Amino acid sequence: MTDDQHQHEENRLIAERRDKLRQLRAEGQAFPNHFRPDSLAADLIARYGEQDKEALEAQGIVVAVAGRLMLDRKSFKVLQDQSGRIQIYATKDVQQATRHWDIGDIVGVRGKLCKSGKGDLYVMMDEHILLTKSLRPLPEKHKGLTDTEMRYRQRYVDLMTNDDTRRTFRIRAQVISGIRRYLEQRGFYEAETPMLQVIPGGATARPFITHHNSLDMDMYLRIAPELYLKRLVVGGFDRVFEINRNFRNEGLSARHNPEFTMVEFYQAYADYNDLMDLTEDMLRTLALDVLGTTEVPYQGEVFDFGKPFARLTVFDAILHFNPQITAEALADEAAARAIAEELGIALKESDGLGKIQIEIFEKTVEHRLVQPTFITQYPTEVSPLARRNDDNPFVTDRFEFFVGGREIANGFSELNDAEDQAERFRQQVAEKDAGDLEAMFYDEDYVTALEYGMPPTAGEGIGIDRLVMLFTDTPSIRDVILFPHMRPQAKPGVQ
RNA sequence: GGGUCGUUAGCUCAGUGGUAGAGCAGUUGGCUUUUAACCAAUUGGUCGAUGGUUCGAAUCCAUCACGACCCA
Repeated sequence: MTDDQHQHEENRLIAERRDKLRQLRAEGQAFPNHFRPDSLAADLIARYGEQDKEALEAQGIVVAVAGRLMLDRKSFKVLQDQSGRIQIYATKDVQQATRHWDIGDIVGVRGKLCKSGKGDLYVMMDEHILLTKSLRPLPEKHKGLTDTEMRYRQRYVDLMTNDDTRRTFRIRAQVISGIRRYLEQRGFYEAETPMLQVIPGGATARPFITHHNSLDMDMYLRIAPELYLKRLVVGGFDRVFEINRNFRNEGLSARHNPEFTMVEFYQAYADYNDLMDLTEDMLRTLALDVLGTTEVPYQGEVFDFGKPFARLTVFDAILHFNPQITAEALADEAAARAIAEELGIALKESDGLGKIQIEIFEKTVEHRLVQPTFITQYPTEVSPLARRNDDNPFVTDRFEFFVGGREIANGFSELNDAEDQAERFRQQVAEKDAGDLEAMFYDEDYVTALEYGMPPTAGEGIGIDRLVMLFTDTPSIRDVILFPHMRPQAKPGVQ
């Protein structure tokens, strides 16, 4: 589009700013990049905010700050940098010299630190420079940008306007670095395994399909790194982890984004009990490090990460929350099927007792697991990569971790019996052939790897997005993903 | 996929059948140590889109798009 067309279509607020930019271009470099701030707003306020006015001003401290102009009271203006906000003061002459500044512009100022009559710190503008002209007006100054759709689609505007949004993503960064630090301190190495896979494995989910041109073959975006990380354990990395994205071709909702972040970690010579202990300690440590407390407020409740987490089996959990169900009925396939159907659960003919129990569990128990809880002993039928329990081969040595009614983590003692694994893959393929789009593929090379021998190992995945939702008290996964996927916006007049 | 609600100025929102409004932002002027600064004047609209009902539609009806919440 030409400038003329732009001018024609843009609103007058943008046109006014564009005129000012045109003037700046005419006067010289409109986008200077030689100004170097030496201070951050929050640091200055922390360091000098409490000092006595006369004492502070007597010291003659000169600082340089840079950031976005957020408020303009003519004499007093407010500048926002990565750390926070600080006031800058313009004398009449400086006001005149900065008349071309608009709210939203990126500016740099240098001057003496002073304190106003009301006790607020400010920089007395001595030098000042407009670094970047903002062509678009900022949202309303009190309420900011509240339209959820706009906040997700134009996250940059959300970030510059809303403190809560900046806080959420700071916490997200702290959670990820906290997990990385925790694992590294315990001898785990970080690995990067393929995002593009020929056989998408490690989870039951529908994958995204893409295409490799020079190989002329379809490939899949990974649904989990699991099978590759365990190949690394076979190779001798006894403790290994990966923090990265997984892709699952499911719907968009407040709980699901097609790409989401998981940490998966594997520890040789450990079992699922060891990982439950590790998980409990890791989450407690994270809560303390990031939030400064083990009592995490969430949507009107408080989750207590300080107390030992409850642990109970799938079977016992179903009985506990469904007093009308007897142990005998739950252990009998025909009786359990009748219970499930009464609950309105749609079962397939091929579903066995294990699958039926899990459906009952998901329908009647999951959402009630509010305080931190480990659920253990998942049926082998729904756990194709987990080690069977020594006493009861119907179930596996697996756990899931719940808080706030949501699954946060999934871990188990790994199946390292290559022959059992081959049989489980064959079962998955049979289910896929029967029409289950989420069933697993047979991964021959993974079986080969197991045939070389994998040490007894336990592994776990933790959903970072859901964890960050907890820690930031946000109800939608879209609040913790910087750029959540949205349907493309309709073009006006097009149907 | 189903239900409910929403979409009006750059932003935040009123307006429920009869001349499209307010606050903030913007513009002009005043004030000049303010704190959602203040005072005066003032600009700004394809009322999500397309049809329909009506003398007349932002408002009623239908369809569609996007979003939020709930359910599956």
